[in-house]
Amino acid sequence: MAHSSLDVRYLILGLLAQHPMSGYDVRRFLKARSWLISTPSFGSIYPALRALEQDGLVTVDVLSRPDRPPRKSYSITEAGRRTLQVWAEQSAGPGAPLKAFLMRLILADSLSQAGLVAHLTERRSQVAAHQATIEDSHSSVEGGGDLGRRLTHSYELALAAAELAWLDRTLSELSGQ
Amino acid sequence: MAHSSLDVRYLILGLLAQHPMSGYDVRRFLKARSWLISTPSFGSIYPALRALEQDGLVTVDVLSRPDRPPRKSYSITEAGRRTLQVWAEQSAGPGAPLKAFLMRLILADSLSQAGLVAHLTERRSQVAAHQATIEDSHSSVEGGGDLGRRLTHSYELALAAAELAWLDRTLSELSGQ
DNA sequence: GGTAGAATATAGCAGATTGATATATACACC
DNA sequence: GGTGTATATATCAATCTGCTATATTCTACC
Repeated sequence: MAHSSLDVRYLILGLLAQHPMSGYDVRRFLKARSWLISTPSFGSIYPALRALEQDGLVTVDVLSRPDRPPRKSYSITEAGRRTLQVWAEQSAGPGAPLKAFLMRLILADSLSQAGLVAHLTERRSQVAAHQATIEDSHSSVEGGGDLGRRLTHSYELALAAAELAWLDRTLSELSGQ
Repeated sequence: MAHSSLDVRYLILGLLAQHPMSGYDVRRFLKARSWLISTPSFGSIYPALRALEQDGLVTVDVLSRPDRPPRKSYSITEAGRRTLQVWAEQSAGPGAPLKAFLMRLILADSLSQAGLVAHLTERRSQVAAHQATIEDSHSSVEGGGDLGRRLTHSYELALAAAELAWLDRTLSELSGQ
């Protein structure tokens, strides 16, 4: 089942829920918001937009301009909004990659308060579990492991600690507000 | 030019420089060292091993076992070591993704001290540049931006600060030792 | 003692993604 | 006048992912 393709489709749908925009705009928006993961290329954005249109989740306004490629502005439909809502509130699942979490962060405006809190809480437990796993394997190796292992583990531990701190801070801001 | 395929090839080559291993072992090693990026699948590891063998950079020992799939143990050749060394010392380039940095971290044992320091320093400047970019766009939006933008930016800032601290700490450890 | 499930191992494939390229205009800078 | 960047869409080969198939062994549970 084409899982990641569906992901890109929903991500685009979420952006269109805020403003109508072109494929080029979609790419620019995503580029400005995702540094840790790579921005989807045009080769995946344009086909995704066509698929969304065929499924009736978005509509196109073609602005013809003489002697230039026509500008296509995509807007979300009511059906699109319903589909997005169902997807966005769903859990990303226990082994979800960083990408899945970042997508939901980008689409925060399309989420209910409760849904956003749920996603942050889920990520928190994933990061904490990963932290525990590394600490275990680190102590079992006991200074021995190769340099590559030691460096990657200390790098991941440093980032995990920072992410946990951010998640806790953000969660308390959301609930205290 | 198939850039990422070459990346996977070099990554595997670097692992084989430490111990001979099977495709299954390669996958297990990578899974234990890369959480932030997704582990290459068997569908890319096995073809990469075949390509490395055809190029004479690795050799195979086939351990036939009656009534079981033969176990293939791959070892790096002298030509493989030379090729790896040239690649590993090269800069990843200014716009290199996280994956490129993590690969070099995993392969730290195949690097010279100077090469490792150079990679860490390069990454440091990339993260610092990204941090500056976010801070600029954040102040230009001034409280206005949507929730998704604010959350992704504060998330990325928190991780960037932690990564810079880790890079500085690690660089001073490497030079002070 | 059985059996369900995870780990070990390799391999193929449909569908999706990347990175590059092609096309075409506008605008700024030297 | 040339060079580079931004706007804007689209296609394509090479590649990668996630899934599935195949087969054995080891572990855990009842």
